Parts: sequence; structure tokens; C-alpha cells
Amino acid sequence: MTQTPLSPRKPDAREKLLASALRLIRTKGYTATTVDDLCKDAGVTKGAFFHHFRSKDDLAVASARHWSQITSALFAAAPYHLPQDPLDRVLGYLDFRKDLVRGEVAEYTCHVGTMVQDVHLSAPEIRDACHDSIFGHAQTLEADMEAAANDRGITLPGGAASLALHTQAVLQGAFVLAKASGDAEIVRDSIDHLIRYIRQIYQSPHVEGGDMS
Amino acid sequence: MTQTPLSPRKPDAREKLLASALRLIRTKGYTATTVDDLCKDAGVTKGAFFHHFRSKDDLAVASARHWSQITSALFAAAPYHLPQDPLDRVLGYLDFRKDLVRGEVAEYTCHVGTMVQDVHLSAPEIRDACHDSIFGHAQTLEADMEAAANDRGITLPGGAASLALHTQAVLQGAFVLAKASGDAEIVRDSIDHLIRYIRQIYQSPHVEGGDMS
DNA sequence: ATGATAATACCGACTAGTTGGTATGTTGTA
DNA sequence: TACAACATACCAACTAGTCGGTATTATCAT
Repeated sequence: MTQTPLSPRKPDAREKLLASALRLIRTKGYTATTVDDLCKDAGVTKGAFFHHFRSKDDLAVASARHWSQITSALFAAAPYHLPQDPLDRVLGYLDFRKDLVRGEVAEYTCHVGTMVQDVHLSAPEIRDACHDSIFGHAQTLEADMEAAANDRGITLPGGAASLALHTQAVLQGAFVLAKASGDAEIVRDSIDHLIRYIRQIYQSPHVEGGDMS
Repeated sequence: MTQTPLSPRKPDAREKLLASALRLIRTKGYTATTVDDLCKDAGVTKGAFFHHFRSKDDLAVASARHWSQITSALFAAAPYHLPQDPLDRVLGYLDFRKDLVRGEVAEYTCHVGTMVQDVHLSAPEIRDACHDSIFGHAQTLEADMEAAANDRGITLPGGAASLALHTQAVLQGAFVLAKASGDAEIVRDSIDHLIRYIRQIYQSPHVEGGDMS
């Protein structure tokens, strides 16, 4: 009946476990999320878990890569890439990040940012997978930041890569404060500060289009 | 020597356990740090642990308050309070934070920032203790930020409290990226971005036309 | 088509070790 | 003797991971 012609197998349990991993680990943290928790949430058995993953750590690495795929697809399809001016694309990205801050804390915080705190010393493989996810995402901002600087004949303080990483630091840190206070508004406020900083760097006081309402 | 007259004895094990908690939890995370780990590191037995703390969560709350005391003493004694200009005190604080970023990741990252990610939903008491530590520290910056704004006749975008929290967000987020990459330089770079932002806020003579209320 | 063969996907009881926590001491001091 | 400050032995629940087994599907010679 429902048979995908391209993939001969349908590893249903694997996808359900990865989806549960994103939800549970973001809520409880990696160490506090047990294999049984994941199996119960995904509606599969332990046999299925260890059929698809050699260990809990193996699932963590896979979940980090899965997170990268989910998020890169989300951002690639987002409308902030449309403006001609690369600076507007950068500012559009930050507005888009603000729009994503809705609902419960676990719904808008970062899976790999949460996980890497738990395992950055004990599990280097997971840490590296988280690193690749965060830093890979930051790289997608570099080109626009660099192009906007070239358009205006300015040099970015610290370089485009440093500014791109700074945006991720602001987001990750704002998530920490949101977890401490339960208040999502803190995230939006910090992004607003970042938007002002970037506007001032490029010395572009005007606003294109109807954002920031 | 130093004997408190109010307490009949000095609870040596309690202080050793709290010191171990700061070191171990910053390294491994709260959930991954076991009671046995703490006892072994502190050189005490489990009996001593549960004599001084009702539960592991009780120690976590105590460790968050202990962290607040340690850090508030550190910052209160720091030389950045000396300048006459409150803006110089704010910038001196950020330079001081940069100087603290030395050695291993666990040596300069934030105990309560690490812990709150682990427990923000499962243990509200610990979360609140972490919240008080972070937001209380942020409050110590507010007065100088506000005074510096009044001296210059400007209005801070979002208010002094928001700017103070933003500094903490930048620091916490930079710690996350440092854990992911093992590179302390990332923290100093993000603080440099924050210093530029704050300098620009206070240097701009005009009222920012704009976004916030 | 059909049946044999083999590979994958999944099940759930089981285990060896770990977990936070307790019960019952012992020791030093006032 | 009274009490705080420990120490030792222990436990029930939980942990990641194992293992023999089954159901479903793919491959392929006939």
C-alpha cells in the first residue's frame, strides 16, 4: 500500500526515535533522557532502539545531524533570502529568528545547544556533531554579512565569521536566560539588541519593508 | 583560628561538597554528576552528604546560592568599580569578564547557567535559585548603565535592565559555543562585539529613530 | 508465479551495574 | 549525657545494553 518506491525499507522506528529525541532532549536534557523514555515516547521497543542505534550516544550523534537537516531546510525555505540588499537578508534572518520564539521553551530552543552542554567533555563525538550543527548554521550567514560590508566599503570588526558566531552566541545565551526565567520575551529583547548592533555596524538607519512590529 | 561562635563546629564536609559541586557540575552537568561522584571528589562519605543535604536537589539549590556568594564577592572586590565615569565601570566590567576567560572550559563557564539547562522543567526550585543568581548579578550592572545614560542625556533602548540581561545572554551563549568548540577565543570575541555595541549606544548623541516604544 | 533463502525490522524479557536515598551505627566535643 | 558530625552497610528502583526469537520484505533460481 503505502510503499516508497525510492527506499526499499521503511525504518519507521528510527524516524520516530529521532523525532522523540529532539523533543525530549530539548525538554529534559540529554543525560536525564533515558532510552526507555525515548522508546516509550516513540512508541517502539528497546529492541528497535538498539537495532537502529549502537548506543544512546550513537542516537545523540544521529539526532544532532537530524537537527541540522531539519533546521537547514527550515531556514533555506524561509523568505528572508529574497531582498536584494544582503544587509536586509541578515536583518530578515534576525526577524525570522524572533518570529520563531513562540510557545513553550522547549519548542523554540536549540537541540544541539542544549545537548552540547551535557556532553562536551564526556562524549567528543556528540560534541563534534553539535559543533558542526551550530557552526555550520553560522556559516550560512557569513556570505551575506561579508557582501553587505563590501557593498558599503566597510570592514567588519573581527570579520564576518566572528559576527556570525556572535549572533549564535546571543541566541544560545538568550535561550539559557529564557530557561531560567520561563520568559520568552528575553530572547526577543536580546535579538533586538543584536539588531541594533548590526544596524550600527553597517550604519544603515533605514528600515526596508514592514518588519519589527 | 577562624571559628564561628554561632555554630558549635565547622561543617567541613558541607563546604567541601559545595566546592566539589561547583567543579563537577560545571564539568559534567548536573544530571551526569552523581552523589557518589561528589562524595568521592570531596573526600567524604554518603552519610555526610545526606547529613548536610536532604537530597541531591537540595545540594543543587545550595550550590546555586553558594555560587552567588562566591561570584558576588569576586565581582565586588574587582577593580572595575573605581572609575568616576559609570560607563567606564561598565566597560571595565566587560574587560574583567574577558580576563576571567582563561584555562579549561569548566574553569571560566557559569555554574548556574550550566545547571539551569538540565533542570529548568524538572526541578523548579533549582531553576529559581539559578534564576536568582543570574538575574541578581545582572542587576548589579543596571545602576551603572542607567547612570551612564543619564550623564549623557540618552535613553537606553529597551531600558537598563534589558541591556544588563543582554550582557548575560552574550556571556552564557558564548560559553555554549566555547563548549562546542573548545575554543575560549570565541568568548572574548563575543565580549568584544558587546563592548562595541555598548560603546556605540553611549556615543550616539542622537536619539535612535526607531523600533522600540 | 512460486517457493527457498536471506536480510532487515522489530519484539520484550533479561542482566549487570548504577542510582539516589536510608538505617544504623561511631566519634568527638560541650 | 546529649547532640552534631560524620561513617558503613545496605536497598529498591532504575540504567544502558543484550539476547533469542518472530514478522515482514527483498532476491532469485526455477
